[in-house]
Amino acid sequence: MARTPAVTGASAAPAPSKARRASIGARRDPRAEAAILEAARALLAEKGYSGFSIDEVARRAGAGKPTIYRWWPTRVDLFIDVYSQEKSATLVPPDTGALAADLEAYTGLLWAFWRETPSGRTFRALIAESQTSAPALSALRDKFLPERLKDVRLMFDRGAARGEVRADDVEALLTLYIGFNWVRLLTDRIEDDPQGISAVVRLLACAR
Amino acid sequence: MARTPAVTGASAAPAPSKARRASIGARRDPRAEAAILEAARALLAEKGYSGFSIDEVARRAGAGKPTIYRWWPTRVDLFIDVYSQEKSATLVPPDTGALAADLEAYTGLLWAFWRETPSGRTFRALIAESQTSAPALSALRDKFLPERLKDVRLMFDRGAARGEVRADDVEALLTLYIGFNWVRLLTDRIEDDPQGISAVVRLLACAR
DNA sequence: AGTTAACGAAACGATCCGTTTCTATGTGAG
DNA sequence: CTCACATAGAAACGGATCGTTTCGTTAACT
Repeated sequence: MARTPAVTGASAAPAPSKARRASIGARRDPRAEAAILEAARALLAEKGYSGFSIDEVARRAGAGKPTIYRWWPTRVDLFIDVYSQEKSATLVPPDTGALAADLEAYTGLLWAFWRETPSGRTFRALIAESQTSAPALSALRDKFLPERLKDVRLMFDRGAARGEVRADDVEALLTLYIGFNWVRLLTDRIEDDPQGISAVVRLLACAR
Repeated sequence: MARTPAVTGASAAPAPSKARRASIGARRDPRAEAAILEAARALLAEKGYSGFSIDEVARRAGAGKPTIYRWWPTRVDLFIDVYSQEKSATLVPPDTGALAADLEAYTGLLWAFWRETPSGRTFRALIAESQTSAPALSALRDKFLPERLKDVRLMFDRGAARGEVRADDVEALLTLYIGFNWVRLLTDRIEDDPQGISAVVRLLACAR
């Protein structure tokens, strides 16, 4: 059963360290934090939202559940941290001088990022979790979405400055653009699809 | 505890019948089916996706879990039946002669329907469930979406016939319109908002 | 030197899952 | 009329997960 951690725990999990992580005193242990985030990332990558459990994260990280709950009161806090860690490096909004080209390139990058990292699954988990828990929803709405929107808004604002779209329409266009990406992600249709992207982007990138 | 059904069950639940539903022979009992669907509907209406469990549905319906699993192998099948029962009557796509007006009216009706019946919560549950279960996703994608799209496509096709939008763009416009509604529903922003709707609809209803 | 806080292990009571076992019931075929 | 059969609901099962609590250990801070 390998459920007797004192003896068999180290061999059951792919944990890098076999020794128990002793306390480093009355302060947060960065090794524990890193191990938990990495375990959560790997678990989401392997099994997606189903199959993700705090118990399993704790097992893999060689951490105690109280340690997890101390620093991440809800699953969503954990999801957000995992997603944030991956997102930062990638995804620079392009600046080609044309809104349509910017959006096409950015959308392709975003979908590839969702496909090829655990982030797609993490984000789907975040949205799903938001349908069952109020804190999750407010985190998604007030913390997560605005941050992601910054990049997109940048592109649309540049387009508005060039006269490609009306400045008054930017908010509505943002909603439409986000909605497009959500539908495709949530219905698992983020395969490489330049034509589908292009058809939608053309509609968004033209002024009225 | 009121968990000893033979004696206290009838008083603990708001079940209409106090007597046990005996078998009516080697065929499906419509009373059991109705009781289960109604219990599921009420439970979703009261507590949404969280708080929804097969155990609780069985308790409320005065039904056995095997009976539920016999006829609805997964939760999704139950969600679909509940949603289908409510959806049918409502939501006739308007035909005002102008695409923008049609969309504005239809969107307002749809959101009101989502707000004022259990259907909004049911649909959110369906989408959330689709992020964890493959059968749920294919039901959503292959059965539910196409059906809903029929109404919307009708409006856009009429608009295309009038020259308000290009026929080639209808598919992309449908995706954008669905995405808009999904984002608003999933982030719990389907309050009455004629201006927000109008701003988006204007962008969709104008030909390029 | 004593207080404080973090760590991981282990176990807790609950809840839910999906399944199995049981008895009672009525249908429908022979 | 008889009997195989499918249904119904009750109850209980093993298993998983949740979020919390208890406990002994460790080291930083005062």
